[in-house]
Amino acid sequence: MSETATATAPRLLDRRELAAWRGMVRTQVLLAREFEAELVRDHGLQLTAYEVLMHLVDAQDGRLRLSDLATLAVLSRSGLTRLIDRLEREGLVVRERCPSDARGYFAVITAKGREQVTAARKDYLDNVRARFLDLVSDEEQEQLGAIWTRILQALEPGLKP
Amino acid sequence: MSETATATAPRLLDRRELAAWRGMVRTQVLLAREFEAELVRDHGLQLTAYEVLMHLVDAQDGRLRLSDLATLAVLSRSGLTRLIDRLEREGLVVRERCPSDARGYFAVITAKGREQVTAARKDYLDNVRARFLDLVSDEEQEQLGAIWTRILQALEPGLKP
DNA sequence: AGGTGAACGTTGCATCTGCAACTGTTGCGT
DNA sequence: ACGCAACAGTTGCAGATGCAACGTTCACCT
Repeated sequence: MSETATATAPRLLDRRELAAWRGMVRTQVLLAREFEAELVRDHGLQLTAYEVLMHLVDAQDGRLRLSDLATLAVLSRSGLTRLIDRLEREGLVVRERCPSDARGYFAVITAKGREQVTAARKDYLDNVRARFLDLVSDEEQEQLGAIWTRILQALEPGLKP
Repeated sequence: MSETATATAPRLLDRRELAAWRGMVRTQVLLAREFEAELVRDHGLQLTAYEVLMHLVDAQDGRLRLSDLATLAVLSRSGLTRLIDRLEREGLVVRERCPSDARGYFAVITAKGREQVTAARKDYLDNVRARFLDLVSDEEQEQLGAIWTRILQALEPGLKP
């Protein structure tokens, strides 16, 4: 009963832990807000739409199975369904049946989609550099990468190669 | 035209930058998902509700101006209004007029709110430790804290002391 | 073959969120 | 004092998202 707070208080975080954890949460949320606002303003793309299109341009043949896309974009499958609906309405992607699995569909990026995401990507990456990468030294970047790999490894036991 | 991609391709991120940036985004999103799911399941609190209550218990007299709370929780003011509505309906906070400014309100945490957030905090912090802090050495935590401070400083020029 | 459980994608429903517009209040400049 | 811009909080509205349930198809096992 020598603690300062109530007797049932759980062990809180010390200064170091607090700075590492809360700082990350706040940084990520604020950066995401900022980047999304610019994407919407300059390119008419939500962050999730940008992420999906980005994964598509980077994929083989510009196509990906919907469920893979959901995993990559960290969206529920229903959320992805409706996002693809919107993108298809805007002519940025099309759905194509999967020849080898009648249950499945591919999302395929269109030429218009490629143009739009390429333009958006330039501004987005400029932003990432200006607000994040330029403030972190090469050595720190290496270290960050190692940390994320460690944590993600623990979070996602079985992940594609 | 010796590049592999189209001629208009912007400079993308190299391996190191990619690992540092994408890793952070993915880590944060997956951790938030995980933590929120557990908070909802075990304590009936959304992540934003937890954050608001947490800021309130940590605040002087368990009270904070609504707009300060919105800033702390990184929510729009309308979003916060409705969140406080919900929390008030559940008896976890109450609104009180601000004596010195007739435009303003305080959100004040109730005894019930304190109980609930204290219980939730224990599990939440256990989770943060298990999935994040325990995987990061003390030195790395120090370094992370320094990085976030640097970035947040640039993002939020004028911040309260 | 036949059957059963799992996977894929979609839909109904409820919830959460932000933007823009609005009301009321403050404080500053004249 | 007065007027006017800025601020605090709320509300209408539209959009995005997840969960649970569903129909269809696949894969495996006997």
